[in-house]
Amino acid sequence: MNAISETLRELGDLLRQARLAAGLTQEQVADLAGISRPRYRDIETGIAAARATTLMNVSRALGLEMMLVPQAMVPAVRALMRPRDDDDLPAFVSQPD
Amino acid sequence: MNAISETLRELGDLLRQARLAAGLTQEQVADLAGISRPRYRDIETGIAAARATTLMNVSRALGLEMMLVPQAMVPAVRALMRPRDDDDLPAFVSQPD
DNA sequence: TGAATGAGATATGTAAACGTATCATGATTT
DNA sequence: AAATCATGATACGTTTACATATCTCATTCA
Repeated sequence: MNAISETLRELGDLLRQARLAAGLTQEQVADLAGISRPRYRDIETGIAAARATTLMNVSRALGLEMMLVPQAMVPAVRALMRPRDDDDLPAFVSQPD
Repeated sequence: MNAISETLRELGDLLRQARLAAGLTQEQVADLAGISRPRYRDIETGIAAARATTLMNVSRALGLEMMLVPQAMVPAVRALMRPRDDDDLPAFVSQPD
């Protein structure tokens, strides 16, 4: 009964991508974000949902910023982030439940 | 010893703005997001830090989406959201600690 | 006038996000 | 081969985000 929400897994994957792209270890990110390594690991693997404030700190440590954008502009924002059509870069938007 | 982080207050303010703009009551947003009213109230007043997943659900209930964008593109994204220079609309970016 | 509504607030209990400590494993390096 | 180093994983204790229940206080409205 512990489904490990798909959303959390996606978010974790994004963080991992960003971390590797930044050439940082889990421990370094954890330190920068002010949390423990086991904690960061759980977040990155999608096992646990961080607090909003923790996610902000982690994101910032990875060169990302958490933003709340009107749903209608999500496509435009995404387009902004991948100039050359095909992606793989940041920009996280979770799927509805 | 309960400082009520400035970041949380700002986030709460944004949620309140969005809620009022959407013409919803605290209880309606709480229901849509799947949390209790007292809980949503705490989030909106900045007393408590929601979980990342809760923030996603609340945001979605308000017509917003949580996104993680590269820090370098934050200005561009913000510009996208306020076509007419002066703001007051969504787009949340917290201040560093 | 008084009933309903929206919001602030407090109390108690539970689930889960946190910390610290510790061990295992696979890859790299000396 | 031995020693790092990065990561996965588990255990236990603390803090806090959550639910539910209940009370108050304006405001609105029949």
